[in-house]
Amino acid sequence: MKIATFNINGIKARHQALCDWLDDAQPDIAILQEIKSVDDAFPTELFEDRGYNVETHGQKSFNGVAILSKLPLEDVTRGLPGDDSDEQARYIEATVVGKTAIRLCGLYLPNGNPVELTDEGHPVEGGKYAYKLAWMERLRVRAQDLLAQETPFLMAGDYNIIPQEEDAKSPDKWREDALFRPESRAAFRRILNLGLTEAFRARVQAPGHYSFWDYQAGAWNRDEGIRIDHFLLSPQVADLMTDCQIDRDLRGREKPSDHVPVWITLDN
DNA sequence: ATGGCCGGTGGAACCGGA
Repeated sequence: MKIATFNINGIKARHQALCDWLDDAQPDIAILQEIKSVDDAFPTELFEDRGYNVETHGQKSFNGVAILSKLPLEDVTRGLPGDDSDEQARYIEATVVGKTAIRLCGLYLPNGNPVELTDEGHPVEGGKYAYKLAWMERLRVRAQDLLAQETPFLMAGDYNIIPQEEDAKSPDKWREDALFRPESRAAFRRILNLGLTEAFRARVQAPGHYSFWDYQAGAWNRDEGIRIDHFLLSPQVADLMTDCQIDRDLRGREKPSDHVPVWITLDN
């Protein structure tokens, strides 16, 4: 079973590139971020024609997540628990049944910039950085609950987190950025430390593997990348993993997203 | 060395991204 995560940066601008990649890479499941579309405007038929079931959680203009799956998607839920006032469409869950039933959690974690801190160094309440950190704590609680239920699960998506120096070409440029600040990385580690496996880093220790290159400043040509798209696996799912790779080449094609797909294979 | 973009909205600039 091949499962991919891909921040497509807008379905209207990317549906052709997305279909080309699906036809080529043939994932069984594609977990998408930044569809930037309401549910009704999502081109579901394009994917149904290719044998996928489609579940979306969209909103106008920004954010939006979706899951495409060649196997049925069961018990779909939308939104990250823990804050009923949060209206941003960044989270979706569904269960897919192979040899093991796996809960798929698709997420688009807030960027968090600009970083605003009080004189004491605390994130300014109501600011984007505080929203990011609070969202990460809600994600940690969700992971904790799924572990307590002993539900096999994976959390895949655009985490907007550079976990380690090895995950950026120029880490010094990111020191003060919400993607790499100590508070952000600590919040990510608190989730990992529940006992989850970060799929790519578990298989590849070398630096220099990225999943995002900015459109600006010739970042792709200079390989000024960062690795911010991740799979976190519960113990049962980690035991099933047979591969994890990044489809780097997509960034060099026509009309690319600024992210590329990351995928795992499971013996499931 | 420096600076360079893109998508969505809505019909021109602006917001948001990372």
